[in-house]
Amino acid sequence: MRFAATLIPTLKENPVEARVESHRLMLRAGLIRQLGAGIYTWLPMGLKVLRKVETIVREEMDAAGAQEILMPAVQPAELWQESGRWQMYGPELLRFQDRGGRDFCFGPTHEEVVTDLVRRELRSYRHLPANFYQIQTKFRDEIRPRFGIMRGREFLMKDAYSFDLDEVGLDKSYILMVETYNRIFQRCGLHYRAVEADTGSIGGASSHEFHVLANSGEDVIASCDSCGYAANLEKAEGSSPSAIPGGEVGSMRAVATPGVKTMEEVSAFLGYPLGRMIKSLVVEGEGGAFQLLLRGDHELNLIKAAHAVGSAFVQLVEPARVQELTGVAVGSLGPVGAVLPVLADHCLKDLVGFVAGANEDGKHWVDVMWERDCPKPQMADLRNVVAGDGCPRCQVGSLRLDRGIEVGHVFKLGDKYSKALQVAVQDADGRERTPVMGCYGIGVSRIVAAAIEQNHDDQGIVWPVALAPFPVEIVLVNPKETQAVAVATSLEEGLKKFGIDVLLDDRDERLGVKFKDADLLGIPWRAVVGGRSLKEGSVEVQRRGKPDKELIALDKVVEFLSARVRDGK
RNA sequence: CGGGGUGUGGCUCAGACUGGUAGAGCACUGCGUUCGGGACGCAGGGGUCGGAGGUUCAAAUCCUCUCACCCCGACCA
Repeated sequence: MRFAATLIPTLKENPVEARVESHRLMLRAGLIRQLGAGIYTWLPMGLKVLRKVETIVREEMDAAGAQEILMPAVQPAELWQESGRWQMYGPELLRFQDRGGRDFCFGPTHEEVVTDLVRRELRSYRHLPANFYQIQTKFRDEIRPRFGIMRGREFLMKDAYSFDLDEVGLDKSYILMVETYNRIFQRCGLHYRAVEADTGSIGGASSHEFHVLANSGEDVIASCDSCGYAANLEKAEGSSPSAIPGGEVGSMRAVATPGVKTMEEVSAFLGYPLGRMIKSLVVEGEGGAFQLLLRGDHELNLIKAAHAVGSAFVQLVEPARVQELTGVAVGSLGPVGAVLPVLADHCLKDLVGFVAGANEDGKHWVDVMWERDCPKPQMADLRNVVAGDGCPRCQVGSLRLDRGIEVGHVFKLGDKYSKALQVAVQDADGRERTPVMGCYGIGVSRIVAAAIEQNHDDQGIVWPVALAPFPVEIVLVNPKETQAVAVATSLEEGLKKFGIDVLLDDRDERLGVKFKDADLLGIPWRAVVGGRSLKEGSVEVQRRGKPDKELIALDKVVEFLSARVRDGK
């Protein structure tokens, strides 16, 4: 492909709106352009990368025996009413009407459509197991699209849905998909981790997320340094010693703490470590309001809190509402004389002589003990794990925390949709059975952003070879030098014979400009043709991201580059 | 959804408070010089000042409405 004849609108200046590297670089390297909030056009270079990801995903899905189909993006409301999600889904679902006033939505996901397909077409257990997938544009009307492609509203996704006669079959399908996902992300050349995840409102037995590790990731994942345990922070469990070693604990007494509110302030004011303080948070769900107790240095996990109080979800309540519910201002709540039902995090089980709010403004209790001073509340897992917590699986290792970008999610749906849409197939004994489903998503467009997030330097993108728009870029020093043009063209032709696609920068620009753009674009191998190296009968070759340049004799360049590209390094 | 902010040439922004008929840098076009890490000079082209309405002799500027986009928050008591 010729640079001069291609739309690669690189930007010298940094776009103001871009807050993360991948967004900045995708705009600067001319991969994408924004059309509206969370909506982007893919330009030639960006689309090349997107197609690379797609191809890898498609090849691995096909290899796993999944069947590619393409379902409609626009879906009738009736199906969603049948599954109950027309009511459940909320404003993220983009809804509209056709000219006849019939309700439709733009599909954010396709459980309903695929399940409808299966109930119409599959009658016998002989048709199972089956796994249908598509690579398609989805739309989710996100509360707040951000970070460019990373959290857009319109995005490209691969979604697959498996159907099995029973749980045993589902387990097999699920494991096959996990293996397939591992192959996909390995082939993409990404550092990633598969983690256990919360199944969310959909429920179901198990769920794994695949995260590309990057500091800018929106998710936090915990992993054990000794065994293979890894989990999303939403789900991760960990143990922390609950008893704080210390001397004698005196009797409970009140201390005036005027104007001292936050845990840090109280800790500094009283000279007690955060680990010996208890904070009280009030949450409310469909089951009512609860007062939750956590150690001063721990964070509440709302998902765990919801599980603990038996609600589908809970919210942290506003300070004004806390006052209304308890008669106490936030910052002064405590377990002694609490009015709401109280739940405490496991870490507080053996804590002695702690500090807690006195349910009275400007006053805290010091040296509180369970049973002696107030009843010991019911214990539950309520907090986010912290780095260094003990591993819940092997009991030996400790947990570390990393940030990740969720690029894949697999989970077992069970019969939620197959039941709601009344799918039935006959088993070998002629009985009607409801198939069990699994669903498996990959954020194809998000992988592009995640790959950049993980592979860049201060000059631009450094593509993994597998995802690069081109494996090789030829920089023509001067398009007016006829000999150089001839060499560049024959190099391009030579590489083409090895199936290597080349970007040839034939623009009439100063060399510096081409170098800067080449760095920005991040194409793995750069060959400089012309100028002083050509005078010596060679081509200067450099690996993007590496400082050293190599002079390769003219007749060896094709061989040299094709070998490197084939290695994929 | 709550809060904050911004819409002026393709991009980054000035001009607005104090109304007087639109500007800079980059980009683009032409010519010349330059030519292995985002060159320089000269000459050019390009703007319904987001939109609608209002005030005024006069509106990018003041007022009202509206649209779009961006940022922060929604997790600490």
